[in-house]
Amino acid sequence: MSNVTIYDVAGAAKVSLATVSRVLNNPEKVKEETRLRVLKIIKELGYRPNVIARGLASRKTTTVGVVISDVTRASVAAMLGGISDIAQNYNYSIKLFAIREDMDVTDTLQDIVAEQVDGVLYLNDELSEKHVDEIKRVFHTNGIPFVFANVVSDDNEVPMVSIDYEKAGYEITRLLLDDNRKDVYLLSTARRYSVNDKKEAGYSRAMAEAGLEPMIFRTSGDTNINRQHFSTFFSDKKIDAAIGVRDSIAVSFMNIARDNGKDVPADLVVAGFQNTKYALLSRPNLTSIDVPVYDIGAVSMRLLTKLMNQHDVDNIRIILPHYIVKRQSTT
Amino acid sequence: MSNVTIYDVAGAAKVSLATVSRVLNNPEKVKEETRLRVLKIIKELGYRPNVIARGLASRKTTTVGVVISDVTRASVAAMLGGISDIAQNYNYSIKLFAIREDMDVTDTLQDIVAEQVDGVLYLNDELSEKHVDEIKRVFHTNGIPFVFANVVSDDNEVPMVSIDYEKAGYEITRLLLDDNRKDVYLLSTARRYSVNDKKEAGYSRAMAEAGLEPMIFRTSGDTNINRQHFSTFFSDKKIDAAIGVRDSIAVSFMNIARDNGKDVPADLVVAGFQNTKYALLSRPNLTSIDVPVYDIGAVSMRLLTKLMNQHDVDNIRIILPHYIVKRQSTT
DNA sequence: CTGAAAGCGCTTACAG
DNA sequence: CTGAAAGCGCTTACAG
Repeated sequence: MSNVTIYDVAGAAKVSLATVSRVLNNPEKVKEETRLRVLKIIKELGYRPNVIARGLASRKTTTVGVVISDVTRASVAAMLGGISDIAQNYNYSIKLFAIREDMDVTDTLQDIVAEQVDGVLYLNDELSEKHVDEIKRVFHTNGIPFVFANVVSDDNEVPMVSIDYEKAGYEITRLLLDDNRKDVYLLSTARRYSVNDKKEAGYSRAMAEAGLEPMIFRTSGDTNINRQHFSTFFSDKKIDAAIGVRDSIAVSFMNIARDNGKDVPADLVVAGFQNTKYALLSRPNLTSIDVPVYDIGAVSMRLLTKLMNQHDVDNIRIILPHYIVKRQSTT
Repeated sequence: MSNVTIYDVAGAAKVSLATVSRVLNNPEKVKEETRLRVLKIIKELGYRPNVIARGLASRKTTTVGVVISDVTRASVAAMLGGISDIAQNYNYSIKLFAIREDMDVTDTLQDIVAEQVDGVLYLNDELSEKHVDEIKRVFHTNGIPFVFANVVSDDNEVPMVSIDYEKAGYEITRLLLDDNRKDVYLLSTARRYSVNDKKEAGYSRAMAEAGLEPMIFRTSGDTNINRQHFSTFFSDKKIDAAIGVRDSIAVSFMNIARDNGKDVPADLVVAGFQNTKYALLSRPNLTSIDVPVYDIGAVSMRLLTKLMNQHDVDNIRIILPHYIVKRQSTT
């Protein structure tokens, strides 16, 4: 246990611990001469302030909580990358809170509060408006700012960073309709995610405008299970276009279509969302909506730092641009 | 700020704060009657102990640090999943430390120490034996146990959870050699990872045994850059088999081979490592070494809890089993 | 510009 | 079985 404390530094520098503390936190309040002396001792002794003690005394932990459901989703991992990079710039640490379905929301939120984080980034998109209200309530009463990252809520009081998923859903559908496709399916997830609801809305709007009936097919996100679900398509259904709410769903569907003798893109065009590695590793390469997930993470972390430092923020609802990357799976 | 403290509980229950503390930490030392009374008040008031204050007083934060380089790597994300699940069972929180190349190792380690974590899981595999020594030194002098997860070090004092990558590299190479392939390439990464060094060693051993010259080709991990690197293969080189140290590399290579008129698996067989989604979404499906990354995360977290609680651990070097999943990319 | 002192919200010997 | 008190390592008014 090599624990150099602030007392050791104060002793060696022949100042009080208050002065050592000031050198670290308000250096401008200390005479240059003493400041330099203290700094020298700090270096010599290899002193690092105990983050926990500081947290208790100052009531600031410089730690943000990041709430996620499933780390293994590529979008979540990418957001974490953006969050982590910006957090490092601002000297914030990251505490991870993984939420399982079987956990009580309020309970979990109270746990996060007890952890004394200075702010929260909420990436867990599996939530209803009721949950949103609960999140607002708990964090508000505890004075903890939070930001939704790639989670959409129509509540204008909720700080949020995302893309316009409704628009994206509309645009990708239009792309296929403009190619004279009529039987356009949307392959969505069985679980309701806030972002997928928006994609579905955009898709439905485009279909309605074209006088077509929306056809939403819900499947598990699991690649292995998809096969059985999807195989029914090619016997029973007329289909000439499909949009997967995730690239992995789209690629998986495309593979099965090809196994069933469909030519992509001649017989069937396919598009996805997220523009992940899957889109590039599939054959044919997948047309996809590029969602800047890294940026969503980075921007939401930056927004959170402003909120934590009480800066008056002009816009707490940030919509990042997206675009369609056209590849060989569409014409 | 709705901050219920231990004083509030003590007051309402008409006991001292010491008793409230005991109810939470050593319930058996409190008479049932008072225990129940205190528990009732705790619930009524919605009291949650301030984790930071507890950390300072007890010198235990019930937090583990997880050191990673790149969260977006599928294996890292999967390990995090395993770590997080087990951490939740044992009531540990997770603090994430992302390491960038430009950061000084010793400095970062000191930062982690200052964060007062009770233990560290080290997933960052980009390290030399010199770094390993430094890690040992810093954590030892501070009494912080640590475990390498999916990072290999030959130092027997270092707690580690991994698979036998050398053996896996050997086996997958043998699989291809036994299929009468002669020109077997290993597609590795430009950056040296400890695990990839082992794969290379196993590959080389199998090649040497067969009287063949090892042919290791180093490429960037970046899917986009691979194309240029790989395209030279089909004009200059004799090749009838390739092993990618990651599935994504193998799939990317396979796609380019097919674009160059190669039939997989007739002309060329391809295999990968990790058995990720890529292996299933590629056409043909990729033969791959299944690495139980989730389990590596879970087991390393469990090992760490034992180390943190000074349990005498029989084996600090755990090798998990792997196996080859044969699919259409090999015969 | 600097120091003495109180306090952050807990835990933990020590008495009784 | 329970309480009074010291202490964990800092920060921050308050004086001077």
